[in-house]
Amino acid sequence: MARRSGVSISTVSRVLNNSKPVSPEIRQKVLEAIKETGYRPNLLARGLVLRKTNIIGIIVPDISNSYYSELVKGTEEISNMYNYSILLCNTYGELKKEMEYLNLLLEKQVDGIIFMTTNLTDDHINWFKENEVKAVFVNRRAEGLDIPYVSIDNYNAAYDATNYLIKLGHKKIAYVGGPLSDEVLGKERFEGYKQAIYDAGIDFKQELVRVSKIGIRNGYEAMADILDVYNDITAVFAANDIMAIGAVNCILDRGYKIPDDISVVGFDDIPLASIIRPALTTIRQPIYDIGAVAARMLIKKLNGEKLEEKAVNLPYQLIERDTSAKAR
Amino acid sequence: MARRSGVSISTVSRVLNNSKPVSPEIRQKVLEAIKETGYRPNLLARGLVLRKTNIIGIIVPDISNSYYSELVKGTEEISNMYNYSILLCNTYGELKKEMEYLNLLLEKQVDGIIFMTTNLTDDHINWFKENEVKAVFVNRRAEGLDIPYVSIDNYNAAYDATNYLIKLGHKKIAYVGGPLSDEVLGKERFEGYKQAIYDAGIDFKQELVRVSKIGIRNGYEAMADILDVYNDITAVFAANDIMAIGAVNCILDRGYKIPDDISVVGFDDIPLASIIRPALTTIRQPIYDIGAVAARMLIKKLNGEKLEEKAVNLPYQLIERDTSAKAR
DNA sequence: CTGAAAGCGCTTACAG
DNA sequence: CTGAAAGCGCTTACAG
Repeated sequence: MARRSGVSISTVSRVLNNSKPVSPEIRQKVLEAIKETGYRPNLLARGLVLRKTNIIGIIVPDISNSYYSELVKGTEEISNMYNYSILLCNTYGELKKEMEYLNLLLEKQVDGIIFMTTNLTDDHINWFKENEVKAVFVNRRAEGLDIPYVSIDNYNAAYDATNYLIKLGHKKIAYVGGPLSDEVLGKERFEGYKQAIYDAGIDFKQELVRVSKIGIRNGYEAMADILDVYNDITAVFAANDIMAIGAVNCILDRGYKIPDDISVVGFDDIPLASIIRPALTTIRQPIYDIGAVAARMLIKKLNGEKLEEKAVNLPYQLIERDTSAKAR
Repeated sequence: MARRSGVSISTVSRVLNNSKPVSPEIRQKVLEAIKETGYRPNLLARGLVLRKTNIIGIIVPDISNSYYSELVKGTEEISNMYNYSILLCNTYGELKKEMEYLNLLLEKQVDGIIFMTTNLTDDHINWFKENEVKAVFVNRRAEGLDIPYVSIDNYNAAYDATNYLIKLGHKKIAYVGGPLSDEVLGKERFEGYKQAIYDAGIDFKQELVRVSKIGIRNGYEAMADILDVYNDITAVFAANDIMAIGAVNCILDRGYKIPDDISVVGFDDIPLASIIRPALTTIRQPIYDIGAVAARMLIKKLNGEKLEEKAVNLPYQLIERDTSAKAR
């Protein structure tokens, strides 16, 4: 390439990167030679000397889950916009894979990491303490770590969802959700529910609460368990749409009318939520934006820019559809 | 690292890669030093000398579409198993982005590319002719290119779906599908439908056919158009589930019973297909497997192994659910 | 403005 | 079995 145009490789590098002035004639010659030869710079070599790969590693529990794939889409688009590529790591939520990928990403010399896990453990925290990588967390706050995160405020969203039912006049409000061991999907949302109940002066009843692994079937059964004992509830807050759909099916199967007899509010606004009949009232997360903001924050860090905030909570929205109505 | 253990970097390299015998004592010393220092090999540098990055680039139209995310999951898992990482490129189906990404992947020195597009053009073909990359196509045959592809046999699947309806005694079978400009989702499936009709000795009627951009709404309207004129059809083959769902909604809205009055068979078996009521009879694609096989084929090529077949069609399956029944 | 040289962190003949 | 040296394809002081 360089010899082809009769100049040094230094000069070729300079016209390619515009890093230093090059005389117009020579620039011209180089450009022509590049065209003719179909020369492509080797970004690996460049990365080696610059210590910068322009690759961002992204670790997700399950790319086939629409939540994560939408989020990855957001990350990918913003990354691409800023000239970064995405190295995708799918972990199936397994700690072992997560740790392997974290190490691998470092060896691959990625510039930064966007990290998602359903279960943040000390292993993760310690790893990030030992390895100073630029990183951004999604949906998890990392205790004692100087790593920013982006999320929505799950506690307040759950509070608002519950409160919405209360304002509709409901008093017997069941809770169906994911395991409390899950900090975000389980605990935070449950706490929001509980607080709303307390604040409304309603008696909190543990019997109206069912938590289990997330799944349509589990939502169905959790709902069945509750209805077996309390057939006088008038509302359910299901802390994720998957279980909400299970709950809806159960309620319908038992012959209750939705929303006439029982109102249901979900959480997440997955695509299905607006398609099932009756369409689900639920909390919408700005999933794409979460991914996009995470990427933007990481890239700012990579550029050495100061982040104004260590944590970003994006706005959520209550989408009223057909599963909720005033209490009789 | 090397000096830490008092040996040469050559030796360190050799214990790390097991590329040459190293005396047990020295190996031991090196291993210890690695532990102590938390040394991590720089895979970029290794890639530069080996001319091998162990990265596979994957190009998809829309990662947030469950079809592609499921497929990427398959690719990712197999790749990871063989020690490859995935560089994810989302194109929104735009030719410009596709070409940019193809070039970028080459500059990033990926070992191979798994390529998906909804619209394979000469630009793509020419690019692959000019750049000899190891690649595998998904769902598209590349005319005049020595690039293997993996897919299902869309023509035969559509044939079988239509034939299934014929065997149920249906004679007036409408067709609703994607644009014929789409080789796979449009043309191949339509041809399969047509051939089945012919083979059964049924009169093919162009008026029973509606193609349009894929979308629930469009499926609904295509169905409405047909029912406006032919209210005596007893079955519909909708060549993708999205439009099938639209068609189902339309049929129901018009007061027909499914499957009593009209049977519907879809194509793809998207998650929704089994969730809507009545649950959709449809053709299931082994999406995860398509991704997995594509990765496996590419890796074989990367290893210099011969592929037995240039094209792999994975088995599809007709899933009978509640939208199809014998003709009255 | 341009080129020769050093160096990024590895691997691998080559010599011993 | 082990080390010094060359080289992968770049970038960037340094000298001119």
